[in-house]
Parts: sequence; structure tokens; C-alpha cells
Amino acid sequence: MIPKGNEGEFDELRKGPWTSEEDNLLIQYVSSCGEGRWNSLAKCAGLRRTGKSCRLRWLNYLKPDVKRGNLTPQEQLLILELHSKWGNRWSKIAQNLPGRTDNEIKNYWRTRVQKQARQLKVDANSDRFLETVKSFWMPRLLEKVEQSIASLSSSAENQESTFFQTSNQESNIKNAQNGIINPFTESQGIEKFVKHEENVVRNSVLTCTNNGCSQSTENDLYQMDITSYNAESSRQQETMTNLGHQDLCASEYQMSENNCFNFEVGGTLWNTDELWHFRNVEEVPIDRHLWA
DNA sequence: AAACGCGCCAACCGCCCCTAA
DNA sequence: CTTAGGGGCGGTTGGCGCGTT
Repeated sequence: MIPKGNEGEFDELRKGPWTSEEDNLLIQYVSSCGEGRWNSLAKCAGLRRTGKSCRLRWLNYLKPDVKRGNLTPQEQLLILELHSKWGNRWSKIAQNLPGRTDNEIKNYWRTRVQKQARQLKVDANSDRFLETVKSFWMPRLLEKVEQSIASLSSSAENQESTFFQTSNQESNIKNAQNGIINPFTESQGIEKFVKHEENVVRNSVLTCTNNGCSQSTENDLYQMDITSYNAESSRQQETMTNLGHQDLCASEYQMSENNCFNFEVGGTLWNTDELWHFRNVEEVPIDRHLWA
């Protein structure tokens, strides 16, 4: 199968989407010869692609440990934090998100984060937007992370209790028939499972390390201080004032939080009320209670 | 049902750095 | 020291799919 635009160009290098045949060839050759030497690999494999194209296809799509699917709140939080630290150093940021590629992170930043900046009418790389992200977006993501931990715990309990109910029903009959007593208690199972899952989630947020910390430089090893976001969250009102929104009192903000609705597209956590603050308070001093 | 707009993301491009000859 | 080739990285593009009109 030949991609659009490449029909008849049998002697030239191919461009555009990869076919499954090409993918299979590449996988086969990389698994037998290893990564690297991409130009010679492309020739040996009979792929009419540049070495660069092969490398990109492998790293961004075919490599077995590449994660698919939406970025988790933990990963989003980490991207925001690391970007505020390192800027557009996508590959460096990607090193701290196992299974995620620099391309994916770059796309996330451009499509989600920069979109938010556009809506707020600020430059995504400006100090103001950075402050906004730290004060509003990160605490929201943190809440989501904590919620995911909590729901994980509760769903584990539910699953566990369901499991015990059903398995007990079945096994009680068998046990009664065989005279066997179940040696495992319910509470032991729940406790172990929940503790394990909580650690998995917490560790992914709190300590995100590069592949092999021993080889990393000091800068490569990244540890997130989760307490700083809680502190930031409590400073929301102060930040609003710093940004020139002196007309908002704490009670008003709290009330608006309860009344507004969140719009969440692909992990975006701004809500209409927050956007309203940033877009309108300085420019158009209309009575915001009219919107309620 | 068709046209249109928009967001997402895979892939390309160009520049830069590194290394070996 | 110079130069050419390979690879890495960040920016950009174009096509696809989905929602809306």
C-alpha cells in the first residue's frame, strides 16, 4: 500500500503515514539489530524511508514501552511543573515521564496549555501565565490526583467486598461440603491492596525520577514538592490581588466557585468562573453578579 | 446528508551538536 | 583543524476524525 501522493515514486524516499508492513519491517529489524544506525537500518530493512523517519517512528510509536492514551492528572501536573522549570525542553521533560515521548508532551502543551493561555489572552511563556498555572491549575490537578487516590481506595474496597461476597457464597458451599475454613481474612486483603495502589499513585506524583537515577545528573532527578501546591492553593486570593483583581473578596470567590461549572476538555481544569476573572475583571468592570 | 470548522497528533523540516575520519 | 554524516531536538504542518450547523 502506497500513501497518498507517493504513487509511482518507487525509487524515491517515501513520506507520510507509515503502513503496517513498514511498521512490521522496522520492528523486526530493530528487535534483531537494535536501535541506532538508522540510515543503514533503513537500507538493510528495505525501507524507502530516511533514517530520521525510522528513528522517529520507532521512538514515538513502535517502541514497546510507549504509553498510549490520555495523560493522567499526575503526568499533567508534572509537565506543568517541569515546563515552568525548564521551558520548552521537551525531551528533558519527557525523560521524567516514563513511556511518554517528547512529541506527545509538546503536542499536549501546544493544544491544551497554549489554548488556555489564548483564552486568557496572555502569553503562555509569560510570568503571569506561569503564576496562574501555579496558583490555579496545579492545585486543581492535585485535587484530581488526590481524588483518584481516594476513589482507588474506595473502589478497591468495593471490589474486595464484592469479591469476598461472591467468592464466599460459592466457597461457603464448597467449604461446607469439604470441611475447609478460608485462612485469609477480608481486612488483610483490602489493606494490602489499598496501600500498594496508594503508593503507586503517590510515588508517581511525588517522586518522578529518570530512567536510572544513578546515571542522572542533579538536574535530571526531579522531585516534586507536593506541599508547595497546597500552599499555593491557599494563596489563591492573594494571587488574584497580585494580578490586579482587588475587587474580589474571599467570600465572593468561594461563592463563585460553588456556582460555576467546570468545563474540562482533555484534562483542562479551568472553569468558566476562573476564566471570567482573568479575562474580564481588569478590562470590563461590569457587575459580575449579573452572570449568576 | 452534506458542508464546514476545529482539535488532535503523527510526521516532517531545519538547525544544531557530536564524532570519526 | 576541517569536514561530512548521523542523530537529537524544537518548531511546524497537514491529514484525519469528530462535532456542529
